[in-house]
Amino acid sequence: MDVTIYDVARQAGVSPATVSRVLNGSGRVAAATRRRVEAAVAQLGYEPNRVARSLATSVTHTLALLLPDITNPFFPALVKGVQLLAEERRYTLLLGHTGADPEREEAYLRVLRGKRVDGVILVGLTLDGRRIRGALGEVPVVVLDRPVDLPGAAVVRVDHRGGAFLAVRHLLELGHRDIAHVAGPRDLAVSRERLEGYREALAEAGLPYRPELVVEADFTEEGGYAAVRRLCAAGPFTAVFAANDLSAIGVVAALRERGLAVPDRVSVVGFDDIHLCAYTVPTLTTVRQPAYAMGRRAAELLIDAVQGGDPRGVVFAAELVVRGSTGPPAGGGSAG
Amino acid sequence: MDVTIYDVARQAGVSPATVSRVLNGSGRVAAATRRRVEAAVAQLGYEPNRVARSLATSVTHTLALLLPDITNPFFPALVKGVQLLAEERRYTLLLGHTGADPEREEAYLRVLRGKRVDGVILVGLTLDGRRIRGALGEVPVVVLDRPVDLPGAAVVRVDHRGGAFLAVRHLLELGHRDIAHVAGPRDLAVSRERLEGYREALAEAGLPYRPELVVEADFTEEGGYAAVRRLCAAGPFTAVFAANDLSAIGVVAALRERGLAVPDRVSVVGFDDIHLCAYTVPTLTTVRQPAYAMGRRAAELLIDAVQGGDPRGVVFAAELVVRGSTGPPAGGGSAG
DNA sequence: GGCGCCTGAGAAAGCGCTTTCATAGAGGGG
DNA sequence: CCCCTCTATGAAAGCGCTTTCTCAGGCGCC
Repeated sequence: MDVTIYDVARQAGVSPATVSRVLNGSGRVAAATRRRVEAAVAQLGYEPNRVARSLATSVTHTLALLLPDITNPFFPALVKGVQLLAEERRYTLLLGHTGADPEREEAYLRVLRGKRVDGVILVGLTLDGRRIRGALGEVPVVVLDRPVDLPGAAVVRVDHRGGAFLAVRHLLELGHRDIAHVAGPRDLAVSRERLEGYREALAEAGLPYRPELVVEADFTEEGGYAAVRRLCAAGPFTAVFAANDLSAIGVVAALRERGLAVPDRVSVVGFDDIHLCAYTVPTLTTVRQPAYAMGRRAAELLIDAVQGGDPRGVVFAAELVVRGSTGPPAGGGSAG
Repeated sequence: MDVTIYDVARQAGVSPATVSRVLNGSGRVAAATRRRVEAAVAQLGYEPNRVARSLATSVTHTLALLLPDITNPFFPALVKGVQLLAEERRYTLLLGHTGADPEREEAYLRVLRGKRVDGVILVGLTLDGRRIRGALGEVPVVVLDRPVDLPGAAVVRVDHRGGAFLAVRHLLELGHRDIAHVAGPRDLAVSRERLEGYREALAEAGLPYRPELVVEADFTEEGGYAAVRRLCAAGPFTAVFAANDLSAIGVVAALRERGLAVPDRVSVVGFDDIHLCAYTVPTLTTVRQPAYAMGRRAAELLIDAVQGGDPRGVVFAAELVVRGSTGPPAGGGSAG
């Protein structure tokens, strides 16, 4: 059916072993022989069967990336980073949606082990380390943004606490004192870390932590939108630090509907720096996570691990990006 | 190293053939034997090596999706659609970035053929049919949004012409007469089709086509932003139909900077209905492409083709979504 | 001129499955 | 009671590569 290494060998008048050597640059082959083989390959349009090669070498040159949901706008840049680095190193990338569902995660990991992928990047996993290893066996793993209890896995993370600290300190420096926080889901480590940064900045400024100004949302616009209602009921505030850009956008929309202009009446800061922050009105002040760079780095670490290295984890700094949604508090009354 | 089918066979006291039959539900196996095998599988934590299976069956249960750039906000929903359907049908998805570069496209296709993927979904390809087939051999293909000269490939497309027609007719119905168009790259079919819809709507309304009101951009915010300058130099207009949402957002930003309020002074319509259209200010009137549904459908057609069917193409209708960026033309002067 | 060594290339096994073919044994019918 | 027909299972080949082992021949050296 397809042309095989035997066809090429026959055409070139050599053995399959020699064709293999030419193809892989392994072993020594006389120049004339090499040319004959290359001619045969070209003439037959031969493309080696990598499944067979993988079976023989037990290397698939395939990496996998598992994430909850690619429509979360933080992920595409990350995926691109992983993908491009993988491609540069001649790896191919499998993509999987887990929907943050532990059963699906586990099922996926089993499939990946079965497919003998060389390594896996895990983002937003909910599974614990024991079950991951149980499903995945020895396959090298890089984990994003989760201090997972996975022996041997390198972790790539962002300093969420530090980023949140920067955001809130920015608001404090503008003169805000009543700063609310629209948090992420309590059970995610990143939510907790950002909340921590918020508290730390308040503490550093000598301000008390006021739990009524912290409401939990779910990282969506709808969540941010809904959070504003609860916040307005809770008490006056002149600024909001939202745990991510999507909810910040929801917050801005809700404030606007209530006649609370941003940033004139209320300042808003987000987190992530998704692409569209620069194009909303007002443009959104936020904390940038270097998603693309993180993706590249994760892929790099993974390939290191695949090739026998023992890579250390990396922590990326988050960076404050000041745009149009923050300003000094209004002289007059505040919201709520 | 890893546990193989031989280990399972030994443990269960049967032959590998029987284990294979149990695993695949092929052939007849006595109930008692089946139970013994299943117990052995569970006890050893056996996960079949799918590379070996693929070599034996020449089926990999892997699909590939090639697209120019996943950070284009239109794509994530599409990817998700493909991915989820693939998963439901027990296929795994390979993702590739082509960057709209024909060389990379061709290289990728070769790799995919080598990896013996069962089928490929091609989005935004620049290669012609002959080279695609040359690189990919007989592998089944579904093409998105491009009437490609690829015999045997099913095509999933959106009625761009019809969608653009709806957008412009909406503007006409509001009373606009001077309607500009920020087009996409001339060499892409979708750009041309949307331009066509624009012209048709004008023609239907008995309005002349005025080339000076059509400027080419590149589907980015920056492109839309820059287009406004050229448009303002070209002549007065009270509405802009942008070829996609990203450029529409750039257009809105540029208009705002020139003091041309949207929609009070100028109305703007986009195309795609990316997620954030509902959260910009003003919210963006646009033409929705059902990206998720298209992804699912493409995957469905591909799997049909893989399993021996001969699927027909599908055309999705585009739908006008009226939001806040369009309104009747201002009584007074227009922009430009 | 003979010997050892090095280079280039082939033979064959093995990677972990599937699947065809063959066969032992269990029933059933005459 | 024998033969035939199924049913359940095993043996072995084959999928298309890689890689080890082996060997033929050419060369340099003494």
